[in-house]
Amino acid sequence: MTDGVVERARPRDRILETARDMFHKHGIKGVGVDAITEAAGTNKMTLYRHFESKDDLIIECLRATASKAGAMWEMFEAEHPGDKLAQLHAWVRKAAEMLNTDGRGCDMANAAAELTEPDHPARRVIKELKEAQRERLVALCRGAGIGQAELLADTLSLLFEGARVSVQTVGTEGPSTQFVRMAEGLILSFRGGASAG
Amino acid sequence: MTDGVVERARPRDRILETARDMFHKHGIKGVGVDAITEAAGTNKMTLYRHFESKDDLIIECLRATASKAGAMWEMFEAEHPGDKLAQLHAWVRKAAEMLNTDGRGCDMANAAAELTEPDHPARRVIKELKEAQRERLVALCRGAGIGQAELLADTLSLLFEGARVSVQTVGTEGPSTQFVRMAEGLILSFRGGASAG
DNA sequence: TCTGGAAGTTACAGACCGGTAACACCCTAG
DNA sequence: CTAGGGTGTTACCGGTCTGTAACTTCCAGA
Repeated sequence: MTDGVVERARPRDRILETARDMFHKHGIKGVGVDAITEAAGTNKMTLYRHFESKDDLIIECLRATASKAGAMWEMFEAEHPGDKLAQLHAWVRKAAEMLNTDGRGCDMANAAAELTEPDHPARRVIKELKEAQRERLVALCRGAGIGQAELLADTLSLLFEGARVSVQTVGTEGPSTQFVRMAEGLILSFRGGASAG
Repeated sequence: MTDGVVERARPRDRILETARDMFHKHGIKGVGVDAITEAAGTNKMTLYRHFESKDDLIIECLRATASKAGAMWEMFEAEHPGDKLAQLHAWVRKAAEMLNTDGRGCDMANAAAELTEPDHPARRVIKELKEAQRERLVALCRGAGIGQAELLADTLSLLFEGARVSVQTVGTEGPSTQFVRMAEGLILSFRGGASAG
């Protein structure tokens, strides 16, 4: 009955959404294509008619995840049109919310941890998507009138990334509890004037 | 001839060291016990005489890694006896060095990304070891006379953790290049007085 | 020299993996 | 009604995985 995936969606979409969910929860190598298709209410042949290989499916899942993240950015803009600083604070709040609601880390970081072959097709995609996300955060910081926009963006990015893996290793009661405090302190400090270093 | 592992070491140690190296490079699920024993110049039966299971081997590898990290801390103390602030700076330098020399992330974080079953025996060990590392960094900050020692320690810890996964996803040219600047700036700021937030 | 334990060897069990072939079905468009 | 594309079903291939059994070899110590 309730698979978590809308039953009337087309097989390809059901497979993509189910795979995304299962990869996220159990890791990429921890999920077989049989398990995905069964959970998606379809079969292996249908999967291979829509995706060249499991690697191809992985890449499409990562793109879909990035696309959803992109939608978040648009939501920030919609909620605070033109106010980049408010959007930056919204980003911090959203990041903190993810830390508390999702015990698993970033899909791309997890995928990079699992897919170790240097020339794995997914690695290229991961790098592209991560770089795009970075540029977006830099643009947000710059738009908010922060002088050392790149440095703040990179610091916030590293803090968030670190908090996600921390949640994955020691849980939500660890260092990640201080994330908002750290991030807001940094933003305030960078707005105030020259940073240290 | 040269296996990277001292040939005259006992089989158990060769297996442990080889497994550590291979898990680190190729991930846990990406390496089979056959490949480990072959690289260690021994065989599967010998592995299973010394380790109950692959999971047991994984746990012993994580403990060994933590033990090596512990030796690093002792080195800081030996090089700067009593001077906790100097040891903290040494920690930053060492962390930066690891970012540049090792493209793979933290073994425990990577293991946590791969071993997703909530009650996997390794998860418990990972949590213990990470908490111990955190306490050590907090003690270092406190010993260095920093007021909000926990907050600084957690911030530095998250930054480093984030930098490691960043190296794994976008490489050494990404946000992690600023790690030393960020860390030193934070230490300076926390030493200066009250932090933001 | 004898002996006992550690280590090596070979073969195998049972399960799972990604991926493919061949064929039956259904539903919609003409 | 019919044709055809998307879908479902079953079976299979070759490979890999963890883990075990049975046996042999080696070597150190008494």
